[in-house]
Amino acid sequence: MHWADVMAERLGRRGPRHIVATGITPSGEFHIGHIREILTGDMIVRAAKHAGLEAELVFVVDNADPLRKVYPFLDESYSQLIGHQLGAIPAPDAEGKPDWNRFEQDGWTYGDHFLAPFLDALAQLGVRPRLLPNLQAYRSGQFASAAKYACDNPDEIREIIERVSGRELPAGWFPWQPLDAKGNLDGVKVTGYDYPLVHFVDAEGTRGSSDITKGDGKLPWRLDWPAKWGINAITCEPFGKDHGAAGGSYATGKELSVLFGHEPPEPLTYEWISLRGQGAMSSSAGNTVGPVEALQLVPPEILRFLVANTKPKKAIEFDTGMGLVKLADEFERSSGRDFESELKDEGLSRRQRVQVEDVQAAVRLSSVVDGSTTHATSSTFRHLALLAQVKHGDEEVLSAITTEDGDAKDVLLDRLRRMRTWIASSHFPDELRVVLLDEPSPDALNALSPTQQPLVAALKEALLHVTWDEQGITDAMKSVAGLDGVGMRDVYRAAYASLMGLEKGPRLAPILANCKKVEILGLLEKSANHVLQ
RNA sequence: GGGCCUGUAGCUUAGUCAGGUAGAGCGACGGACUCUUAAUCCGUCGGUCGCGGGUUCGAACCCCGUCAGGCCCGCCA
Repeated sequence: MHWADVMAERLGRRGPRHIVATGITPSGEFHIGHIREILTGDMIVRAAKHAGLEAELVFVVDNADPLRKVYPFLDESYSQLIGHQLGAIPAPDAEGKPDWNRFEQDGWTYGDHFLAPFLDALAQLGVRPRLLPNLQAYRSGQFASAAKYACDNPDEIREIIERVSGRELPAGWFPWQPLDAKGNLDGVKVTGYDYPLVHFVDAEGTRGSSDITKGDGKLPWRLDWPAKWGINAITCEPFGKDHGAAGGSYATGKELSVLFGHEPPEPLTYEWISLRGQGAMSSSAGNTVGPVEALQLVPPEILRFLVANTKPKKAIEFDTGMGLVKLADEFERSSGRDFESELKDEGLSRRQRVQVEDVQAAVRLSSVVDGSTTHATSSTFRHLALLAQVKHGDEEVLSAITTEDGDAKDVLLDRLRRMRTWIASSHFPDELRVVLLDEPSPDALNALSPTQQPLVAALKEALLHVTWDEQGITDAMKSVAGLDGVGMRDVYRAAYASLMGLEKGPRLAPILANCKKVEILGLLEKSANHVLQ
């Protein structure tokens, strides 16, 4: 059974109505790693609906979290805002400086700045979660009850965290982090509690009080999370493997949640997505691929397929080169399969059956619109990559792909558009680039058989007088093959060796038709001379 | 130090919860399309299931140990 269906089944045992939560801190640019969090949640929701349950996806925006440090993409002036909440400070402008104007006039915050493009990407992926900005939840007093329980019973809370995580909390630890008069969470020491006020001394020694019912502060992360489960009636939440480890925040949250009066959500831990050859993604190292960037290269269904077709506990290596071609082609093949008739085969072993069912589920979860079927185009990604380089306009590419299915045209055009972006980018693999040689390649020519070598000169002769278009070039090739028992195979071997330095390659005629006749003939001539020596 | 996850064909992996002759896809190789060959179709090859023990009639799967990689037990997600 597909992992999403397994979760749905588990949820079904728990009850008929579900809220699946995801959450991310908008501290910097979002990357495709974050996509896994949201898509995992989205797929659970879909599977739950498919199983006849009521389900909704929510996205907690953790904009009550403080700015941790001045990231490389920020101006040094952000140092005065460290410790301030992401939903309460200005967004960086083009130079990385705090944009105070926009902050004061439109209330445009740091969190909004990074969230907006991510939401666009999600919309393209067909995911529209209900947003739950955390800072606003604090300010409107939603955390009051959980915060009161925690502040009333700090020893009980402390005991749970220390026992479950196996760590010792510092002497002055208190289950509420007050905000000082300037809006800073760092360096504030709690000195007393008198509901609803938590008294404190800030880093500069100034005294003050924080009202826990008004969001003049926040719960520490380990309490903040389980409190949110209760407030929003969360029944299921996927989270990264960091939270999932024993002693981690889910383990403590599970117990705290019960104290706050809510049954902890059904967990699902997932692995990270890393970039191929570059290890884990990190904004500070600059080795990220953003969801927006990824979607410029590849259609949303394929990104969904990547997540849907990999079990959550498997690490994903995102590869923007050949790996992307393989992924896309696998999706194409899979979505073109007739699963129903495959499953009718009585001869399938249990394992084979499960395999077919899982791919079927993955394909279903990959469609951007739930319930719609994704059209398989009759062309693989690899083939399209070729056509896009060789043909000129969109129409020319389309006419090279024979499609009987009328409405697949939009799909193809959309794919072509992304393909062109990909080809123009540095991600496009050299292996797929169509490159004609400037000078003959001795190695490739020497590798030709004695029958094939003379064909280089013969090709040159044949091409000399033809009309320089696809038909003419193809005819010339055939005429060479017609000579004493030489097959088309040999002709093309000779052509690829002399023109591209390869043993085999893409369709030659369209490529040559787009090149200058003189240059091609020149290259063939030089190659022929090399062969003679 | 304590704990969790991962390790199966050249590559990506299914199967581990409920033990019953190891399943796919890609690649490679071979063939067919009388034809462009990175297009399409068919076929073949390829696995001591990280390693060592144990339980069992039977172990990829359960138990113990061990190796390798990642993560948590500070902050933060």
